[in-house]
Amino acid sequence: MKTNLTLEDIGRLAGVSRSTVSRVVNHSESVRPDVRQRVLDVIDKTGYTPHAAARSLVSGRTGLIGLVIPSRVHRLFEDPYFSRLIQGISSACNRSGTSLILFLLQHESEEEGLYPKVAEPGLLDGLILTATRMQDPLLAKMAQGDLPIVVVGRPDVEGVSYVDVDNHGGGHDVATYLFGLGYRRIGLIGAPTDTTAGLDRLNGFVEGLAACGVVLHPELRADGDYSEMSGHQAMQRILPRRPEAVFAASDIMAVGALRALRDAGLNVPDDIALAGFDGMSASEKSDPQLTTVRQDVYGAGQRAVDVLNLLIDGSATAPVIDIQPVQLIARPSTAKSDPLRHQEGPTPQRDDIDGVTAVDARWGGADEARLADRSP
Amino acid sequence: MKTNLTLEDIGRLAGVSRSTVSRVVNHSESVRPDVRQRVLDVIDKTGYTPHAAARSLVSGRTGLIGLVIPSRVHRLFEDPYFSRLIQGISSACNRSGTSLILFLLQHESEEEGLYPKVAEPGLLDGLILTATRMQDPLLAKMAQGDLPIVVVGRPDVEGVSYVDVDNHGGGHDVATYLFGLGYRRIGLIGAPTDTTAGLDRLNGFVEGLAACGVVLHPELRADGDYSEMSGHQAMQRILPRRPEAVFAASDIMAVGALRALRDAGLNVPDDIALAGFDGMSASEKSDPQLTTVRQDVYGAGQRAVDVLNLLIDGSATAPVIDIQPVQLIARPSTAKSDPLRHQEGPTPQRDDIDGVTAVDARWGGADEARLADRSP
DNA sequence: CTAAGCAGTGGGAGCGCTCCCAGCTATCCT
DNA sequence: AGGATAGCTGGGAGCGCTCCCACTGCTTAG
Repeated sequence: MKTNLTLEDIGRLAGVSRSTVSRVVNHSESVRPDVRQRVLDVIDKTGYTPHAAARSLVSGRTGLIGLVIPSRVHRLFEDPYFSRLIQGISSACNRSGTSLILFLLQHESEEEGLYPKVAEPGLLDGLILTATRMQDPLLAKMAQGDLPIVVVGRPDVEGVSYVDVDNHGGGHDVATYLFGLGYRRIGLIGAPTDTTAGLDRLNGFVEGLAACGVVLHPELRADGDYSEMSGHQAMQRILPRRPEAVFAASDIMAVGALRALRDAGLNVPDDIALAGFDGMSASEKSDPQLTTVRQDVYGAGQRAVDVLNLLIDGSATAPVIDIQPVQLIARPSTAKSDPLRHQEGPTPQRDDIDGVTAVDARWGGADEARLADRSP
Repeated sequence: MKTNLTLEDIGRLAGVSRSTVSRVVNHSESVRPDVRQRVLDVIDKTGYTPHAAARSLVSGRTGLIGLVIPSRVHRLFEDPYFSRLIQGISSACNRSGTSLILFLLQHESEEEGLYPKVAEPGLLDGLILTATRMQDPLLAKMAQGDLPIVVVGRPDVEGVSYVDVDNHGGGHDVATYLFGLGYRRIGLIGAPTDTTAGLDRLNGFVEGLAACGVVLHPELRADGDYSEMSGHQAMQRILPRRPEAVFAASDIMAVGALRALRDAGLNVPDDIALAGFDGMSASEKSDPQLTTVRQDVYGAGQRAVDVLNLLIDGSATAPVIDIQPVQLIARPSTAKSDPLRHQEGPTPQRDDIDGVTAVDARWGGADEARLADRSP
């Protein structure tokens, strides 16, 4: 741990030149085995590590990637979503030998200072953006810079690389599934349609119903804002229209909806069926457990890093689009008359991180082609 | 957004030299106002930003600080503790113009690769370590390197800078408070004593009782491991000894203990009083709400960065120790006969981040000096 | 037996910046 | 008026590294 050694120092100690040491450090081939060993010994003995800044200055690479989490979501940080996402990203970084710079913004005011930082040449090799809004100014600026970027969640502009989960397919699946269970008056508690995820889930759901010959009646639809309370309110608005089943486009909203149903003295699933979306633990802890669409957030984080690395080293160009499959998890909240329904055993806490152990949903009338697309 | 400009380029465009541009960029004084303006115009027009790696190479500063979260806590990541801590750290980084590199380890195997990364010269200006264990090998290595480090939570070695909350004082307060309410047979569900926090809470509690002339009977003590289940079990072990009040050294364990009491058909606080530690939302959501000791995790994160910055720029040396006060929050779980007890109104979700709105606990027989120490 | 090839090695150049010192001009004092 | 002083400015040096090219001493082919 002595104060900083340089290549030249190591060379002197090993009786070779700077260049040879560099070749050894960078695993270049043309070094005689005995010389290589002598150099390695010295490196080992001295604990030499190349100087990161000097290396980046000439190589143009820093091994650093940025992750931006805008202020808008800081209240949601305790939401498992971002924890999982960061874990996935982090694991992929560790695997690929890069380090992660976290830009966590907590006030609008901090967003101003962000662009100069992330655009600073010689700092980042690439950037991951999350929770971009429609017309995101940062995204717009970054998109025409020459720093590789990957967005988590479909952005509203073309030409940008992104990873996403198949929200559209998930919505489609829920529609088909509920229809297959025999429900016909099917309602929707939609996610905000100024997010692409909300839009995609909506469209998938509507198209799924349409494929079954069902139309989503406007009076059976109310939108929420992802909060539990909004789900509660939306359900209250829909309830007088007597839906047989309702799809809430997020688990948290589904939990709110569930509460509204309980308040109204209705039994789930006997009086009304309810499905959510996300596969968050909330859907498992609720009573009854919620049918939901599981998205692999951890995996999405990993894929974001993988895609970014491809862009950085040039083995892929500009818009790479990676859509991860989702998986419908059938649970008691929609169990009414499903002869094939599965009762999940005690699910290990975190099975959804390292592998998928949940049972597949099966239903009659499914669109087999779409389903195949989305199964791992 | 053109491809990278250099100081020299800007100088040429503004009709001055590299050096003058550098002086303008670094806010050095001796530049004639008109020249400065001309340079600023060019910088503005071209969108020039200095090259980070080049700058660090010569200045020896990168503006990057690292945060290590070891694998042992990765299951706890969804625990509000780390979210809050990261938020606090992040906010202080934004404030001080530094960026945060997050080293989030998820498997033991990833820990090996960590040291070379964090010790790499020319990468980090300083490092924050969290959740160090006793005899932490990384801490030991880092402590004798020359990279400034700050540990969050008291480490088990001397000479290292750290920030912590006053666990000792908090334990002391709880003891004094319970005694002041008239309880005499007071039990403890301890945190693991191989963590300094557990140890400090224990010692503070024991000393607090001693100051009231009470001894903690061994049969009234059982230790847990911070998990809810361990709190449940510990309470079951203590219960036959008929304590009048129990202090659980973490809110999560207190929740487990609460469940054990409910299972036993006992009422809290009428049959037995219960207090926790942490001030996590769990203590607020439980029924009855738990008396607890609130620690300002967000603030601790900020202080860690502040201390680290002092160490980095040399305005403080080696072991800086910063202990944040804690605050006893009286709630119904210990309310039995307290004439002064406070019923908290509906607490805003996150008041504990930006300011402290909670009421102070008051009790008879308090050690006034210690109390004063710990009040904001 | 000479020309060509080649693995292995050393050193120059230069990445973009900051620091330092020398040089220049304009101003001040005696 | 002449020299000293201060205020600005320009360019050299060098941070530690990688890249490239030139050089050495061999082996191989013609």
